Amino acid sequence: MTRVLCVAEKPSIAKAVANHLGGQARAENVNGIGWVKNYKFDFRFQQWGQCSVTFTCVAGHIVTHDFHERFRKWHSCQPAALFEAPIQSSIAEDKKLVAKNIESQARYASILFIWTDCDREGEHIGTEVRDIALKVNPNMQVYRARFSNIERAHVIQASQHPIRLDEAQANAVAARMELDLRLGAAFTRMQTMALQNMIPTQGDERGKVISYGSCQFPTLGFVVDRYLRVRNFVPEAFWYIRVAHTKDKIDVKFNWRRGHLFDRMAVIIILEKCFLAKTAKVIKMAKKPTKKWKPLPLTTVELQKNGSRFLRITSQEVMKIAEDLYTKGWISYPRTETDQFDKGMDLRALVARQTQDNAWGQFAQSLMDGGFRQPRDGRNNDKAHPPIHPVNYVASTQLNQNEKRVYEFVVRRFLACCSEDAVGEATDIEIDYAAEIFHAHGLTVIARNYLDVYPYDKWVSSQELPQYTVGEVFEPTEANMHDGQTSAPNYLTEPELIALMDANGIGTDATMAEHIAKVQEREYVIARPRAGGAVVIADNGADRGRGRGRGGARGGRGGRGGAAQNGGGGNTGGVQEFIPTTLGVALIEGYDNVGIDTSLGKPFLRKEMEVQMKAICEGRSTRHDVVQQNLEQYRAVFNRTAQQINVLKSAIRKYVLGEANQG
DNA sequence: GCAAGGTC
Repeated sequence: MTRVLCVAEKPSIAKAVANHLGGQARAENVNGIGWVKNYKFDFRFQQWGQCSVTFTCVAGHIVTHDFHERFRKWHSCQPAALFEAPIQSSIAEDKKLVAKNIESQARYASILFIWTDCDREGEHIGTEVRDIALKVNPNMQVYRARFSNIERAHVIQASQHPIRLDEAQANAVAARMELDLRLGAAFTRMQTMALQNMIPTQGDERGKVISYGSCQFPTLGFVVDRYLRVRNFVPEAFWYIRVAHTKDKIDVKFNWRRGHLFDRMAVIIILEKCFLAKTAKVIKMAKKPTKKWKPLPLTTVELQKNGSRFLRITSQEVMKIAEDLYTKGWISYPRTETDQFDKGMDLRALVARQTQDNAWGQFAQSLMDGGFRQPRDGRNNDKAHPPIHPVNYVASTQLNQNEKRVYEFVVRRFLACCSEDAVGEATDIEIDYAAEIFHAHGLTVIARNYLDVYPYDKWVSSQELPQYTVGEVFEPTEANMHDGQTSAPNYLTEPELIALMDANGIGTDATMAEHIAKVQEREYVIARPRAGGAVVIADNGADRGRGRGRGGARGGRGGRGGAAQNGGGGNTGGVQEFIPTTLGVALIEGYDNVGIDTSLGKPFLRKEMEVQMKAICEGRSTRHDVVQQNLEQYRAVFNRTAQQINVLKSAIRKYVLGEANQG
């Protein structure tokens, strides 16, 4: 009988697919690795006939890359040599047994059928598996499965229609790997060696690494950018008119269509005009049905943002918890970009499992009793995983505090998706008062629907508005000028940072949290609870001993930074915000000042690399060309920086050593 | 002592 070796990217896929194809497949243990099983069963493939199948897995990438021995020590060469130093690949230390399992299974099989995820990284992992297998058994035929979820029918369809590995996608990943390694190592060594001794250390602590990474720096850049906008903010005074009218004992406030003006005199003149007109006329009175849309199916990025925002759990922690919940079988795979549920999925069955819960069971039951609606479709589909959803019910007593909250969020989000939009009625009134338009807006919530199970969204009725008729003329009870001033933005929060990274293609859903942790570990950024209400501007983030001794680390110009008046205030309790350290600001400003069109702190370069990877995938470019072209571009930045290292050093002096305004 | 990407 023909022997087929199937290899998935992770244990969960191997198990699920093996059970679909082989019924209750026999699971053999693999020596030394508890989490890898070799599933053995017989299966009839259309294309190969009756086969004896072994279904196993790896765990992500198996091969690791590093410079040749000769270049590995920091002082073994000039950092610039890393742009072309030979790179060696080898089986990662912690993957030796996984590779060995592939080798021993490959010896006996004539067909290798690869079941890694259908994304770029998965394609590359597939080539790693192939190379290992072909080394021990060069005669194997190699195929790959095209699948986008692990539903039974879909998986069986994929098993009968094998395709080939996509070399182009694997090459795109190989290009990224090489560039990240060369650039990361070259800039990290160069920066660290040039600047490390300028950074004061605590006691006899060893100097820290000042790393560069194609994701770390743009992440830091976002934090610095916001920080500088807050610091350099100058409040501007503005004036506006507010009109009020009491009708049916209801005090209606009308807002000025112009919002506000920065010219006080102009506002006074307009107000005078209003006084002269005496009366206002209703020009619009409209009541119309309105909706608040239920949320989209949950992606990783959304989970991380909401974790920070509503659960006050950092993105890294949320991912750790979600992975635990996944491993234990309570929720689906937590790393996904997909916000569309496959039409064939039995969502009702998943809802039914939640009916037993004390808190949301009743709501789930109402969905079962006819309230169920198909979720909305978002715009993303990674073709590898469904949106995050609860798979099985688990009682809260089985979970620890944070697990409970994350599970609850996933469940409530899912139930909300399967529910109905909230329905309300909006009232809009517009009046003409001396040719100026003022308006009042009201909302009445009629049916809360999904909101009942999803307390993270807020939508509440406003004060009820009285009935007006178009053409009605009245004398306002009040028309006054008010003043205010523009307020500074707040420092960046984690959900905002994740949104920026997502929008700019910095990192992947699985790694964004790591980059955020990394820039903190490097002491480029610190996280701290937001001060309640007003924005604190005068305080500098880097107050952990660094350079404090030399008169504080004030950067910018004299701005006393009077805290913004009436700043958004509101819901700030317990929010973490990110502030760059003096070192973080110095690095970004230093590279900005090196004066090359492409600063390392901007997201532009990484975005460009993403575009080029797509070009490789689509055959418009090659791995070789992309690598060479990028190396050339970065080498220019590198040389310029090395030449002008004093620019970087003076930024460090200015911020870290607190020598601002002293030269 | 360097990166980012998989996943356990």
